[in-house]
Amino acid sequence: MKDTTSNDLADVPKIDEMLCFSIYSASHAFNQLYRPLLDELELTYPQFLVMTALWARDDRTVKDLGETLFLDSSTLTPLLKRLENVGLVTRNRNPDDERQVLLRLTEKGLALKSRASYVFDCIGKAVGLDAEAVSKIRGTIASLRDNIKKDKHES
Amino acid sequence: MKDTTSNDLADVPKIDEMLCFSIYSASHAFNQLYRPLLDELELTYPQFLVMTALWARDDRTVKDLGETLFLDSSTLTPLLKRLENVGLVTRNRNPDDERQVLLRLTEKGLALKSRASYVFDCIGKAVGLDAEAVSKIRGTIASLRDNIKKDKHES
DNA sequence: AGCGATTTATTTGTACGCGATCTAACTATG
DNA sequence: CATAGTTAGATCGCGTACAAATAAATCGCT
Repeated sequence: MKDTTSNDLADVPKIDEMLCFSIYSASHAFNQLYRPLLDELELTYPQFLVMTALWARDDRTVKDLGETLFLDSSTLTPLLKRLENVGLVTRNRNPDDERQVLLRLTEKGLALKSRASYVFDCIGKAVGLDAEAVSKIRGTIASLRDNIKKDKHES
Repeated sequence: MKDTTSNDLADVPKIDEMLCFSIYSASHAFNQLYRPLLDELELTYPQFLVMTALWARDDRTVKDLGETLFLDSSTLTPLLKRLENVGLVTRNRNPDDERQVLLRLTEKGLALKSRASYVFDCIGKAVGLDAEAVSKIRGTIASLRDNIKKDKHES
């Protein structure tokens, strides 16, 4: 006799049919693609993203950086301390508001930007898509992300 | 006099123009979307992916599971031990090849599949795209991932 | 059969991510 | 101007990720 309380046949998707898994695995793939390149700069991939954000805009607070990267201070504080320890950034309380910590690139941190160009070139080649295709995919994924985050706020 | 050795003007992209960042941040967004749903099942998001893979195919080795998820045993072993500790899977050496560990779902692990259906439904609604759109994006990201991983092997 | 090379999983160490909690500093309101 | 409430960062704990090193089992080759 068949046990009808068993749920073996419950209908769940296969892992490679899941949108979230494609993103999860692509995220790891990028990490692995970056790693050997970033080893040269003695940076991790998240550290490199932080540096990239700071190259675009310097002299900003941890909160501000966090809003750019969608990361909070419990992730950023230890990471930024590591960047400070290797002399790439400085962290100083804002005299006008002692709650805030202002981040600034050092000379060394700024200088690293030129070596980073090479990394971006390599990644671009590895991805192997033209600018238009990259832009389209990026836009699609960014909207998806923003959609998901909005939903979270609404509920 | 201007210091021409300075590389302030080196040409690097902004963070939100980077394809890798869209994926990085979307990956975190999915994690955050899943978290409250998976709290009910007392699973983390990676644990849920492992369970999903096992619901599709049971009685397989750690290596085999790792190839499905693109994760290696140093990530999976501790995660699987946690699933074993809560009684969702069993881990036993394969008598025919003692190097391998065979993973099997317990009754409890199988039973969880029905409750997972609800999670998939919620995620589907939050993503808010029709099946065709999801399929297209998923395919694009998966090819991108496979492309990157292939490059890595070739170099 | 013997033994070096390979394969599978585990262990170890480092660095994220992030919820939860804490502390110090600022703001608002009476 | 007092103080409750809010805000910005830091800290803690847990669970990934993953490289590197280790251990045990199997394979391949002679």
